[in-house]
Amino acid sequence: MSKAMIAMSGGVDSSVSAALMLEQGYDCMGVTMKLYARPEDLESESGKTCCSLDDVEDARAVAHRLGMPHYVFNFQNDFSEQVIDRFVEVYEKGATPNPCIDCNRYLKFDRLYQRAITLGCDTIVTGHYARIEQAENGRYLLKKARNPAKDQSYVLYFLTQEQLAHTCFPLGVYESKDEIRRIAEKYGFVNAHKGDSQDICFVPDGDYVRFIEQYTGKQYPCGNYCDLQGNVLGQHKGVIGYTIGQRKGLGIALGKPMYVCGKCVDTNTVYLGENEDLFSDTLTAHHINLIPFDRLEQPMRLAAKIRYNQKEQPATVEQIDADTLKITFDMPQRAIAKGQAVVLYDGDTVVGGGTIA
RNA sequence: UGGGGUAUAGCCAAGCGGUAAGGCAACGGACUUUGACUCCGUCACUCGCUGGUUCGAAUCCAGCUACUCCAA
Repeated sequence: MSKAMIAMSGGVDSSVSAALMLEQGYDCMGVTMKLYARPEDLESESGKTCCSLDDVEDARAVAHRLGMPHYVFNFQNDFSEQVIDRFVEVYEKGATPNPCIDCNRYLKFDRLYQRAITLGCDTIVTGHYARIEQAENGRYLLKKARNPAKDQSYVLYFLTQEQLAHTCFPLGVYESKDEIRRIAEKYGFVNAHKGDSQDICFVPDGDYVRFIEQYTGKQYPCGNYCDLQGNVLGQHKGVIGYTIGQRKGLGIALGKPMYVCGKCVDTNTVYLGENEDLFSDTLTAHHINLIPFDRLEQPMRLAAKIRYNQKEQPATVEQIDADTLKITFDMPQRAIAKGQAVVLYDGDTVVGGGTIA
């Protein structure tokens, strides 16, 4: 019998995933990663994030109800180094990080995966909405979830053949979230009606600037807002607090909506422009991963997403060198942000992706 | 201390005797397993101050104050 490790966040999705794996006859073990400490854990505040104490309790309750063992792994150090430090570093470099992808890449599908192997598990299971299939040539393919509204293949583009071969996403074939909740109800899970997670889990109030300042103990100095011609327009409150395409929070009234069009860390300048100034039809990506093949031998027509919540956009993709992709969109894209992930699709299949340079 | 102009919410700004448009910013919410974007909602019992005319004034008159322009 195959042995599966279920990554249980305490939410409905991973709980139902556990139930489904048991139904399929796997020998299951539930695991909750303790990723960071929150002051609220000392009180009994119910947040909308994963990994708080309440969430650990929910996961434990579900595992108990399913009659499967449940363990808590303390990955706080790994999470700090692999996710939070990267998050801070990318903002300090003037780019825009995606910590959820790093958490998947370095924690769930690396650190946790290693642990699973050590414990004799051959499959790691998460509540992600995506599918894994094996092609005729033997390669494993990552595909979109059947439920387009919940598809999370974007945050999984980095998965290697080895990881895909040992991963299972039981929710990927379900058409709607309601079905998942019904399964949770059927099993009587305490979290059957728990809200979906949102925002950066380690920044529950959404104020990531304050988080970074507290985490690093640094104060990020004020600097100039400039227009695209270099004329000074006003003062910003620290360059890490702005990201390409941002409108809200600029605190400066110029009579028309203005957006962050660029940042320069060296001169501590934030460049402001109008919406039309944000469009570009090309980008390059590094730190790439390709799934159906090892290398893109010639330019390929694909669809690309430059952010999680975006419909794929038709583009031509070309591999420049071992770790670089060049992507040219048919239509200019708004606010392409350094540090975000670009993910490539061929229909429902994830071809790969990389980090936008 | 001669003459002119302007004073409306955090910023810009309509209004021209009938009971305060709009934009930007801000705040709140929706959306969302990243940052953003977007959408919805809120935001001057009051118009530099003091008097006066009028049934009624931000709108007319007078004085004061501030800022500003042109002359010296």
